[in-house]
Amino acid sequence: MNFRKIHSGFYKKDALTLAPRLLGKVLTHQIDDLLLSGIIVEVEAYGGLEDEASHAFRGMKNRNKVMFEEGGAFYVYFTYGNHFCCNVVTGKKGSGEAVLIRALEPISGVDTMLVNRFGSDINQKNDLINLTNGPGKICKALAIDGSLNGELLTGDKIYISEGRRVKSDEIAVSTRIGITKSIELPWRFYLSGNPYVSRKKAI
DNA sequence: TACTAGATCGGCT
DNA sequence: GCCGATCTAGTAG
Repeated sequence: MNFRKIHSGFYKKDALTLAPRLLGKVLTHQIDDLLLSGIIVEVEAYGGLEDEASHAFRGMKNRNKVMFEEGGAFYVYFTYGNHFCCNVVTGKKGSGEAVLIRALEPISGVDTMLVNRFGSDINQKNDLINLTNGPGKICKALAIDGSLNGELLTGDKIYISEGRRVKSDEIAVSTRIGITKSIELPWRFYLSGNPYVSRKKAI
């Protein structure tokens, strides 16, 4: 596993190009000396002004302004009254593109993640699979909240590193989940067969 | 000022 | 498989 931080130039491509390339990379939230991290196994691309499902579709607002930053920023938003979701902002400044991180395979700080999610580190088999297999779950397990909105992924709080190589035949594609507009776009990417993805079947 | 939908999750049937 | 929790931004009146 390669834990070198990814350089900022990586994030300058458009969301659709970048989304599959984020698979196999490692997302880390560093809290003092504690590292909470996992391999990215599932993502969705959200385009700029032509994608009706994207928060950016109706233009820049106070809530989504981070999406319009230059690629490499971290966009966190609150939804359904109780959940945070986290995104990697991509592309040029003003393009309003991002990649939603939907699932991780936990690799370090697992005990702390279990406490964050379930209130104890009792480690039943089912808990580990259930720990980070959804966007709201990731944020809870990694202690990601609105205070990280706008952080740079090249910084020291929240960052992405190289992780492991992913072969192109490991990557599966499907339509996106949980949206009501532009539902036909095949913009979801995940590692085929990985037990930590949020839903097994392609749609 | 009020209503509603939302990139979700967990519990219940 | 269905439904409620719980809050915020957007839209309508």
